[in-house]
Amino acid sequence: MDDASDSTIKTARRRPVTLRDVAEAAGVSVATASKALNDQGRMTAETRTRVQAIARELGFRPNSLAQSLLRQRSFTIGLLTNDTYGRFSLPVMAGVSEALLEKGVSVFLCNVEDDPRLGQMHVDAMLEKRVDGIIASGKRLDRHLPVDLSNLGIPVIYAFTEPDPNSIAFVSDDEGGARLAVEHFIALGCRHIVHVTGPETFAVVHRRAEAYRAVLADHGRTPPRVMMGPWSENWGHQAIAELFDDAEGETPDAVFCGNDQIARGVVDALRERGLRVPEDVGVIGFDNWEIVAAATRPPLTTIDMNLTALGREAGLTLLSLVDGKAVEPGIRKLPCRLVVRQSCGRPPGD
Amino acid sequence: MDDASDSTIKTARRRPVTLRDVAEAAGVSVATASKALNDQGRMTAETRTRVQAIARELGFRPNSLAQSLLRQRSFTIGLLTNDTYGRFSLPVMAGVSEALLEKGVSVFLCNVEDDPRLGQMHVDAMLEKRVDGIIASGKRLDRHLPVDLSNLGIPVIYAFTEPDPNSIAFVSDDEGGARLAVEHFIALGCRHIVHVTGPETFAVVHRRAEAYRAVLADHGRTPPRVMMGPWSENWGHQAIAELFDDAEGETPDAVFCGNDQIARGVVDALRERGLRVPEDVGVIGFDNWEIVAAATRPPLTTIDMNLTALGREAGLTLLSLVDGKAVEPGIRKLPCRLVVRQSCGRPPGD
DNA sequence: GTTCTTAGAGAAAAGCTTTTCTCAAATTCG
DNA sequence: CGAATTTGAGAAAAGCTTTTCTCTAAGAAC
Repeated sequence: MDDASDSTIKTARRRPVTLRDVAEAAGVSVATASKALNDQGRMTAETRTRVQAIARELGFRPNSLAQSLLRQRSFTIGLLTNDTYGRFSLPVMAGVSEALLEKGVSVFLCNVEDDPRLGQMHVDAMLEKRVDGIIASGKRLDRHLPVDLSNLGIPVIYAFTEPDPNSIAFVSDDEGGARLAVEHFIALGCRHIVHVTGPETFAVVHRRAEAYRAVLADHGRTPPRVMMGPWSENWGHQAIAELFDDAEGETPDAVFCGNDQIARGVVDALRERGLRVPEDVGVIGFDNWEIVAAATRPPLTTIDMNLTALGREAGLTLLSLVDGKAVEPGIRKLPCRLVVRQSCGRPPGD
Repeated sequence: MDDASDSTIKTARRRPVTLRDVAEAAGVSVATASKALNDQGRMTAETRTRVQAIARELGFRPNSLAQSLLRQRSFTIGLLTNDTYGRFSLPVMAGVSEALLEKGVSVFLCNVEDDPRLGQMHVDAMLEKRVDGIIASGKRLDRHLPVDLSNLGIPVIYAFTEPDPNSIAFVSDDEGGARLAVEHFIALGCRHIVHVTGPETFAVVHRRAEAYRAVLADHGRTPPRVMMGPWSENWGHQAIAELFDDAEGETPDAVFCGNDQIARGVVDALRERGLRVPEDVGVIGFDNWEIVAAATRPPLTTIDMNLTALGREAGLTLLSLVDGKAVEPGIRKLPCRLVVRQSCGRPPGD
């Protein structure tokens, strides 16, 4: 270890300016200084402005730790997720952060993968740091995070993950999203709509399929056809092969896909067969994953789950709980939104 | 507002157990209790174990805010990024988090987009929360975050973003990565290697292109050909069209791409032309973005920038600085890694 | 001129933990 | 047995801010 070599960096850690420093510089007590800066208490206008000016000059920043200790409130929350790639939790995080930033609340992001030990460590860390509340998020609506969040003594909100019974949760309205897609096809005059979706082990797969069937039934369309498989592009290719290779009856003129990756596979497979999208077959995806949806040729019309809005709601609701307001428990479904691009024709009158 | 309706949730915020509670329950002073729990000071073994047992029983957790206030250390750091989709910053975050979790340090994740106002707000929030240090990350090696991090009075480390002069930074070794790819092609016996990459406005584009040229020159290969365009699949398609449509001389038997999306476009375009990958043309991508690399048919051989390792190093180095250790300033390039999948044949002797 | 009110500002406590100092009792040593 | 240690444990201060209470001096009212 070379002693005091010139070139090394050893961050000159400035002692932060404290209220006491301000008070001394202004020639008043810390009590007065505090009141001056918080527009509290009684004092001459002159004293108040003088203290404020000096505080600004010195670059005073109240020590949040001391405030938190006193107020029993850290202005900090934890966001727990198991979504490593951030596909779902990053938009949620964006919404949460957006809702909380201006209220002065910061967010600890903790990825627990699917590891209970990791989950416990993160939860312990959060409790030690005295977070005001926790938002639990994830990558699946029907799977629990690998942690027990009941009885933590602080508010918990579930956002896009399987909630505890009797808790407060925000989830996407998958039925509504599916309805949006199928109704869009119907409005466009499509006659034969199939649904290529994910594995049957996913609850949303069934919920969306039910909605799809219901809308078809409502409009007296051809019998529904639901094809389940992996959430992959490859499955999209395969499904198209199945649909068109040994087509005994009518071939579909519309495919509603369970996610954008499947949709992309479907679009590519259709193009490879010389079928035009959207002229011959319309395709709608699910998730509005820009990266996939925009790169597909043509770009995908798809369902957006409004995860950022969901995160925002979750953040605001958590804040209400932290403020001691009572909130009705239950699962709130937030509406999805149809994002129209080019994989599906425009309605006749458009 | 309905008063005390049964069904609403109003989190019963338990008053957390304090050291004082433990001390009272054990019939000792808080000083003794503290020392018992921290294995400090002198006391009967019996007293110590009794206090510890009671603490465990009561579920005592030292209040991190009080500790931080005293130690002048919050055990908290901020991770600043402008990478909304998390493509680059999530792996970095994973590494940082991994390095710091067991040291009891939590991470505030702050996305500042490219908005200086947002950046300032987040930095202010961090300083108020008294973070021990900041890691600045991003989505481009040659762009600054929209915030000024000099003179904050706390250590700052740059990880995968343009650093301030005279600071400490960790970046990927793009030249090395490019060399890895081209040398792999050469080892496979490829004769005509072209480079399809991103826009010339990116510094890494030039760095990788230079390395590509240097390796070719070293091996006395055909003159290099570098094609720059957007970072999109579509550009991959176009580039292949340009290369094969009006091919006057030899057509390439290997394409080294600037990212995985371009590589995917290239692979798809080659397949559409009836060329086999990897038999007729080998393709190597860059980034190892699983989502794209694994979905490509065949799956992409690509360069991984080891961003998680980079994040880990950044986290550990930040911790050193926080601990007051001196660190040599400068930019540290961390090696990339070749991930072999199937878009590029195996070496002859393999 | 005396008493009451109000204004202005400071002292002190609280929030929780850690650490240093102090002190009384017990033990060891000569 | 008296003196010197050692041991066990508590008191208090520090870290920083906010808030309540207290106090003095000035002004108002009679």
